[in-house]
Amino acid sequence: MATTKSQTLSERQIRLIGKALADPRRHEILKQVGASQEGIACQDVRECQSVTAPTLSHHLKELETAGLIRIEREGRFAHLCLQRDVWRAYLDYLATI
Amino acid sequence: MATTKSQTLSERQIRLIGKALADPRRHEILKQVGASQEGIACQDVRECQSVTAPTLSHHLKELETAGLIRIEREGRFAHLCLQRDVWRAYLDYLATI
DNA sequence: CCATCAATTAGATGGTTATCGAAATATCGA
DNA sequence: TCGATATTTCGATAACCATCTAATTGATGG
Repeated sequence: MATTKSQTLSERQIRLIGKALADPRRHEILKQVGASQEGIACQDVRECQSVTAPTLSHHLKELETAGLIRIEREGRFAHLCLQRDVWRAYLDYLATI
Repeated sequence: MATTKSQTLSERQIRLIGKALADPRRHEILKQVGASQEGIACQDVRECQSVTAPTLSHHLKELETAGLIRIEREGRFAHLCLQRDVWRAYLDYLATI
């Protein structure tokens, strides 16, 4: 099946996601990652976002900690995917306001 | 009619909304304001959120600047309403990721 | 091995912001 | 007019955070 199940977010995770989205650069990164179903290479993000590697690494960690992306490390490279179930759950949560 | 039209948010407003939501206290305030269709008195918010008046005033201004709430001042009192069209537009925007 | 390259970690810095107390403003009732 | 009350403004402070450079880790190919 193509769809993933929805899930419930902890208060902590909701807080982390909110903070993660607050930074425009992270928001951009998330959009870029989410634009591809298969995910995207870390390098590709770096090319599009004029930012140093350490800064990018920092932002990716924030997004990962919030549960918004998954980082798969393969050798020297990192591959990023949007965690669509978490994203959907967050949208569902916001919609209840 | 009960519904309000949807609208397009500027990049600036999206950034402001993201920042506004990042603070847990503001998020709570927004939920409380949104819980009532007619809105809520500023005092009522203050009773539920253990926060000083200046801090609350600061947060309300942030939410207002982001366009998420409207503040109607009546004499000594302030009445708050969620701007549901803006909120909906923001959700719509996030959903496009 | 060794050089190279992708990514991370460490440490520093400048800017932002949540918070408070004190003071100001504004409104209402007596 | 006077006192009380609701909210805002001001000024200060401490914590947080995005960003950088330099150094480190870890993997790959020659």
